[in-house]
Amino acid sequence: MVNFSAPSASERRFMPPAVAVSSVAFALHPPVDANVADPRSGDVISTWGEYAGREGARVEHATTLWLPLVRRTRPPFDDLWALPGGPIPWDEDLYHTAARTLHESVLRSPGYLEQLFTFGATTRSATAQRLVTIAYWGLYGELDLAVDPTTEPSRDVASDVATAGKNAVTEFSEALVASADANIAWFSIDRLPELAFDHADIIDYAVWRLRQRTEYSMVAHRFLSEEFTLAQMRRVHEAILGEQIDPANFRRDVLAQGQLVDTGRVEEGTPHRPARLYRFKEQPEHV
Amino acid sequence: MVNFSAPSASERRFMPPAVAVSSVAFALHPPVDANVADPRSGDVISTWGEYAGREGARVEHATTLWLPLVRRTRPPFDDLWALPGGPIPWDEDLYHTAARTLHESVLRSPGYLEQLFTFGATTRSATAQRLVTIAYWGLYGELDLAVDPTTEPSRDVASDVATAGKNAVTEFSEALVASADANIAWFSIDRLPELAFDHADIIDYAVWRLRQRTEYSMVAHRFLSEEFTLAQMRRVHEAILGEQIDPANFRRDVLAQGQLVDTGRVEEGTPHRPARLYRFKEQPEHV
DNA sequence: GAAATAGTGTCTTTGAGACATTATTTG
DNA sequence: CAAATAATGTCTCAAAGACACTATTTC
Repeated sequence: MVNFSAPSASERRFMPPAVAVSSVAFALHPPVDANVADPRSGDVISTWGEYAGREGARVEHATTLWLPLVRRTRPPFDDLWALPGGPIPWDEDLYHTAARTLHESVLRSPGYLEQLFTFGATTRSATAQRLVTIAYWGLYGELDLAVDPTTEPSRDVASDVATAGKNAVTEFSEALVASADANIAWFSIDRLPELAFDHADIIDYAVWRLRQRTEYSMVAHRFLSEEFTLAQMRRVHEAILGEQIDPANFRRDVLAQGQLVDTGRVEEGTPHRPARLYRFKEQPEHV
Repeated sequence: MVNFSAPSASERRFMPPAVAVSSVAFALHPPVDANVADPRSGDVISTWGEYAGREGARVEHATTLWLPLVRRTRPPFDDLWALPGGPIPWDEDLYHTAARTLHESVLRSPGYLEQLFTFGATTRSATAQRLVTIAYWGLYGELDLAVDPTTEPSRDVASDVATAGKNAVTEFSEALVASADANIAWFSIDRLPELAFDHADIIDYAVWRLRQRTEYSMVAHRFLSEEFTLAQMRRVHEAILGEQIDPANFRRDVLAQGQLVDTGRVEEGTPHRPARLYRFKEQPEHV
């Protein structure tokens, strides 16, 4: 077999670049059993279930977005946080690699995933093999976060991946991190830790793109459950855009799009007039 | 040195994917000395200078866009046309690889170049090594096309590139094609030949993205010379969008953007009232 | 009925498409 | 003056921001 490990300096320049995928996966809040970083100190403090219960935080009033990060356990950037991801197996499509590595870290599959940009500057990591990263951005909706955490990864190629990863890509450990790990935690995008590589730039760009998409398309509903009120949908837009929206105009505009269907049902248990529940029209599959 | 050539089937699955760049480079018309394909038959017939002289074609009345292609001279897809591009040298940024390989094929540098999408489906080329292509799209303006064709490639790494390319990427010959070659020709986007790999899809996506950009930003001026009339600029928009635009409304909208500066001069030699000449305000550099 | 939020209606501003009209040049 | 295109002005319609007002529920 070809030997890729420990290339000498003179060999390195003839090696093709290593290719990996990294994902910025947004959610309105972490899964209940996930580790979270304290929005104030930045330290990983407890699971979201405990934290949210203690602080009285509610999805209803979500005002920021969260994303999962993985702590590196080897150089370079040892001990810093990085985006979930990993190398590309030789027989796996890019989209699928992004989805699979996210699942391996978060133990859940995102409801939406789209290619963001390919980062390949030679200055990204001066210490080792040239690294090209194809970045994806995705969304975890309420239903995605609720998926049973005991679910196994869907593909049966775990050994292939580990082998290819260990041999071909020396800088990436994300795919190799064990499940349900203290080295995986969720952070508010308003309070991110120091990040490995140029992952801070990748996250900035992903946030910008999410805002773009929110303004001229209908992706925001993917944060919500199957059925939702217009007020819930409006709060998602407000969290993404970071500003308040007029409820009446939001209603008029979003209904004029013709993408929402009135289920005929209404929410229950409110201390006031209950709102109608809507659902989204079926969409063609993404590419 | 590590041996990448002629991998066996069992070795291939452990090799990292080959990484290459391909570019879709639009222009209002080919350079005068470039080979062109007949818009009717699709055969390469002559240089643009001869063709345009014979047919009386004029930039003023451009109604379609053109792009350069390279004929492959080896399997797979031997003899089909493909996008200009090549493998990524270990020490070169992605953007620069796209710009350099374009220059090597077209002997000119585009005035604008932007990343499009990364194509990495495993089905793109079933016959050989896994190939990930980072596609760029770019624009050649009038000034870019006029550059002296004797200009040398700007970087002094030709031997590096050839070596890395021959060893690491078995499917790509674009970077190795000699200059001013019968295997390089320009095609109207309305009459493209049969294309290698999935390059037809890449071109479709690039055209779509160019139209998007044209509608909500100001890239179209990059097709023009330093100074230009509003009518010339309008014809560029019409060629890109494929439909006519009201001259009065176009004037109002484009001037309201505040990106154009009246030079105070007017065009000369017209058989009617001469139009004012405008130029573009300085823009921050692209990334 | 008070409180709270859902939901409706309307006034106004803005931007863009359609198109009539005036201006300036050559021959 | 005729022909051709540049440049300006105006009418209309549609989308969106601001905001007043009505409706329905719990307590």
